[in-house]
Amino acid sequence: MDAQARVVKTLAHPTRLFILEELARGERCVCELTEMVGADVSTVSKHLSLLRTAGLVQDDKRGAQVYYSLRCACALSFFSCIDEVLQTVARQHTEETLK
Amino acid sequence: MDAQARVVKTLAHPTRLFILEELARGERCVCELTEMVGADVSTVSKHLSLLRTAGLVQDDKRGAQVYYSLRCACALSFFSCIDEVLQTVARQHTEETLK
DNA sequence: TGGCTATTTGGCTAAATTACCAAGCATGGA
DNA sequence: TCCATGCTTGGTAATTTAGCCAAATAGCCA
Repeated sequence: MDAQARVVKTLAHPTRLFILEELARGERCVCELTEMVGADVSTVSKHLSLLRTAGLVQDDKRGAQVYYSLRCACALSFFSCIDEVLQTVARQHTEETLK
Repeated sequence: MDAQARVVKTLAHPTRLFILEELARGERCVCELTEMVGADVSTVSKHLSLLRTAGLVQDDKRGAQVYYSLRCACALSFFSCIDEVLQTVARQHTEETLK
């Protein structure tokens, strides 16, 4: 498959977006993320696995815990991109409603 | 679902990314896109429908044809975002191989 | 009107995705 | 060593997505 699409696909899930956003604040271990996400640990672990495979995050095993962190600060510029799209779409929607 | 994730999901398909990239060059009708994509017309039509629903493209019916165009120039900054991620990941991969 | 082209929509199947539970594996402390 | 904790992996069921074919719709022109 297309390399671009593979990256985008990895980002295309609310939980994974949330995790990236959270890791942007600093590293977090799986149990912290699990608590924040509110899903089963195994589910969160699999999301992290996908993000790691895509090269977006990296893990650091320290004792019994595994700390994840962003590997790409650029993953953040992604959010501004998405929001720019969302704002533009919302603006256009408003304009059309006013017509 | 999360609004951000919904947008990203819409972009998370090679054909849809291709279409956006192509529309960035200018408007195209469904049959032109279909020929370029090389899938069934109905398949392409459905991809376009998803992109339209997400507010990323707009359609303009002219005679028997329907011309699609970008609704958001910002959809393009998206590509530079993706590529930035890809390059960073590739670079890191190379560095690790050299270690 | 009839036929042809362009496009969308419905239906169906196959494939991919997601989430949970259970089981397995380390690590660290008692 | 034994047990609890933290995490990952395998299995499975439910849901979503993708693609094609067939059918329906709309515009154009003879």
